[in-house]
Amino acid sequence: MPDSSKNKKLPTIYDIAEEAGVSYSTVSRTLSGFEFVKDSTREKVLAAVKKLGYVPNQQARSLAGGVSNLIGILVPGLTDDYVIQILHGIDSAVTESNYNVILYTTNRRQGKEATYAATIINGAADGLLLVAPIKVELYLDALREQNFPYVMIDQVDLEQRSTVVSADNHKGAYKATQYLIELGHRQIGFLTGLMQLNVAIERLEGYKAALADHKIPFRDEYIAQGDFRMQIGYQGTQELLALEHPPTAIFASNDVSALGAIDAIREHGLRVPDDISVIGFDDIPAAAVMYPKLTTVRQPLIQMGREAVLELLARLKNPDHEVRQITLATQLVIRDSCAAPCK
Amino acid sequence: MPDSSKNKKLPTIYDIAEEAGVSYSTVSRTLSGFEFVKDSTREKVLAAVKKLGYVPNQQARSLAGGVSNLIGILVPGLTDDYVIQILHGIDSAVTESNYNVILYTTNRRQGKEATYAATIINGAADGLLLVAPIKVELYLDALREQNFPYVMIDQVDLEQRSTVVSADNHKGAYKATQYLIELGHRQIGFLTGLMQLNVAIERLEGYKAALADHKIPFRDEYIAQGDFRMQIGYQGTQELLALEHPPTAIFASNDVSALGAIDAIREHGLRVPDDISVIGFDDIPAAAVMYPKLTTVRQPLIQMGREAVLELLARLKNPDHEVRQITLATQLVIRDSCAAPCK
DNA sequence: CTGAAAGCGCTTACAG
DNA sequence: CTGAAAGCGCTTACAG
Repeated sequence: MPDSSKNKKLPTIYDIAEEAGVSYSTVSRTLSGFEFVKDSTREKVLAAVKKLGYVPNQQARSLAGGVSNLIGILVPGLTDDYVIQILHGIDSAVTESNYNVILYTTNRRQGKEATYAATIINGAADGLLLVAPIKVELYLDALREQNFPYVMIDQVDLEQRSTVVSADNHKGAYKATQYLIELGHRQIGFLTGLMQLNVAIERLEGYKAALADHKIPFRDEYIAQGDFRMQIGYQGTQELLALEHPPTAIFASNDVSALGAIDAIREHGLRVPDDISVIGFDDIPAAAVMYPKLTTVRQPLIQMGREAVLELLARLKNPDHEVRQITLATQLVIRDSCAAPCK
Repeated sequence: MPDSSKNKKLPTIYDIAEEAGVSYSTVSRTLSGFEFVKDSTREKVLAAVKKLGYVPNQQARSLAGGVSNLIGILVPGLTDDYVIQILHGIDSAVTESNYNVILYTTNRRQGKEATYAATIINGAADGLLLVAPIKVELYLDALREQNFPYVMIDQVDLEQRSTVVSADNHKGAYKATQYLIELGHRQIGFLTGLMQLNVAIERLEGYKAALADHKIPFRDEYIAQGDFRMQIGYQGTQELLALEHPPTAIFASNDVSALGAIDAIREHGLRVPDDISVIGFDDIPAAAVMYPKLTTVRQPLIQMGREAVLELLARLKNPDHEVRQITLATQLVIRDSCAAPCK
């Protein structure tokens, strides 16, 4: 009668040592790629490894060697395609390295960010990737005190003390607004992102700058508070449409909230782009297949993820690798959701 | 001059013990929730923890205690929304537990599955979630030999020896085919999934069964080989369209390949659904916002992820938790991509 | 309720 | 090139 709770013991380096007739130190050296091992010894060890089906215990390796070969990733959640695209870029670059990934989703619970960061600093991973973090200030000092390798993605470090990979939000927002102006729009609503984030602020600034450059007065009532989520985009748009002089175009701070905006517009019996134009930001995959296809500002999300990994890997290899701010270009992608204002 | 490579030492239980004036064993007991600790002692320890900002080292905990509080997740990749939805479900359930997630993407490199599985078994995680794995047979024995807790998602275990959470593929495919038949279609093309996977086989069987029940002869030339990816869906559809009597409707084994099918159809100057109907499988988020909105068979992907976590958690708590096959219902979602055949 | 000891499976100076 | 020893930061019987 087999005892289901008793598992066959997994082989350790001691078992390998015995099988190969060498000391466990030698096994360890061979397996960790140490160079000064006699070929014949190496072969004996490798044969024993194969025979016993030995696989190293990562936790023990990590504890003894101080290296986990794990990269921690902190993401706000898995619901936004925006995050997924970045993750995809991260994954593709990590796959090419010999690191693995430990994933923490904060689901916007800001307290969790700091908790997870602390765990990671305490040995759970060798480095940390922060995707659009909200409460960085809560643990940035801890990261720096430990000289812990980390890279932020889609954030703005005003003090320039962190390596940050982001897109040119200001210019992107400027181009989007300018495009609407060139189509003839003068009443342009703006749906903000989560204004705790600098990227959201930068997009608003880009919008303002474009208005100013074209001598269009900034109107406070055309600014609707959003938070990058669809539902709030929907609500904000409702407010804009309820205005006495509703805007003829709406610039949403990201594609997901543009989706919410379009919903709200349709619910009012209006059509996109015939009655109201909508422009987004991000260029998530859905933007190209939805109806109408969304005109938007493309952020190179996958590339941002990749670049961030490359920077982190460089830091991991060389702790003195310079801190830098990488800003990737954004690009206006014109599709079908914008038109000249009617009448 | 600060040495950037020398980090301040992180506090350990020994530091806490000293600060609190107790033994390190007591610190360990207090922190791991051991019940027989005097209240006053507990308070002293907790105060010291707070004062020194102590955070336990997970690797050490895992090595000593044999429990990592990590769940390993093996996914084919991060490009398919299908996988993302499942991951989302997994994440939402894991978040409610005190486990964290270590994520491995195989990117369809089948050898990696076994390697990752071996690492996980060797202490990297306490349990394993397999999302649509391809080469399970390579490591299933190892998992079972160790009595290692695992759950498969969207797989079919013909031997019924694994806990599996999946959707009713056969019935779903049957309903989709039946729907096309009821619209009047008789020439129905079928774009297969990756036929190494039982779920792909089941969908084909459902299609065949529906044809048979409606006395429509099965035609081999109407079956195009796919692999669940857009590009191959596109190619397969090209083949179907090149037939002397091309089908009037195409049933794609998943939404992503339906996207490829629609591309191919448009390239032939034909329209969906006016000239050819297309139906998918999965109901990924894009299906509802694309144009035309995709008629498809919904799999409860998020729920599948959640259920799998719940089962795994149950196994983790009780190693003798019964192995079972959970099959969730699929649902036909009628949108705009199917119509009666023209003429 | 609490301490001292052994051990988890490795890595890495230290000798030789 | 290789062995013996110490140690990584914890947990968990074993005593008391």
